Amino acid sequence: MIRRNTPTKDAILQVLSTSGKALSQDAIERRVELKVNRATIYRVLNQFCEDDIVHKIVAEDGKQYFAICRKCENPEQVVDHFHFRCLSCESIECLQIPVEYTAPDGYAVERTNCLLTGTCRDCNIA
Amino acid sequence: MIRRNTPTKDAILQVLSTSGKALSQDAIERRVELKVNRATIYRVLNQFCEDDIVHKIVAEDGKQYFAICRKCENPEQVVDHFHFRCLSCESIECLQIPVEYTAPDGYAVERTNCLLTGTCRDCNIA
DNA sequence: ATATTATTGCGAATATGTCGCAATAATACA
DNA sequence: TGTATTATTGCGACATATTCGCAATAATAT
Repeated sequence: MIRRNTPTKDAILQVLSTSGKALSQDAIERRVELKVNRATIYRVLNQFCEDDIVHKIVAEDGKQYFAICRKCENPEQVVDHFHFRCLSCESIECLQIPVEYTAPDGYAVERTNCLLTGTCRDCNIA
Repeated sequence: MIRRNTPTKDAILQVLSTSGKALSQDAIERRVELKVNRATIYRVLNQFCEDDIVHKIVAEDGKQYFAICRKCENPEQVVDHFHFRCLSCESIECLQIPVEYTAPDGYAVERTNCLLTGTCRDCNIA
């Protein structure tokens, strides 16, 4: 499937890029300048995931969040990292903290989804 | 709110206890001997969470899973732990691997939701 | 035995995410 | 530059997970 450049894709990427955090579909829909359909946003985001442009994490609210991250930008940094979800400002950000563990014998780990929840620095200062 | 003992609660706890793994609402509904309403199962499970009888984790499928765990049984062991979700046998289990990290300055962590996904030992042998 | 109120079942409501289909638009190529 | 191909989009509908209100039932204490 050959990709095509569209204003919609640009706009969504723009939102993710300037936000610097992980955003959910509805957050993206609210921030994007164009009016983009819900299903389209999901399709674009899932495509970005396939192409390793963004990565997806699922929070304890059961929702999907999407973020551009260093991991995606430079593929050498393949280490999985923790994410932080702030209960006060509702943001989710990528932390530069690698996820470290030793899987039990016989267990094969394919991917991780690791989330710390609490209040972030900005919210604790205020 | 004073708690009352009911057959429903006993049965649900029984299922979680004998399974030894984290189960979703529908998995519990299928395994429980009594016929219990969906909403009731959620209410009971959420109450168990409040009372620290079980703990909840959210998987990348966005669903909630509930498990009795050592952490709940002996409160001294307050360390958060990783969970493992097997894509082959669809189970989620508590691993005895503590979640270790150093939160960035100013960040307050309240709870964690850490999941490793892959294939478990039983499934890798088969 | 009875009053109090926690618990349950039922139906409906909400929310998230996906899918099929038809219309539109991006790209390649003559 | 015009045209064919097909990726993309919007729309509506669908599936699923979870919650909520309300009335009926049942667990506990007196």
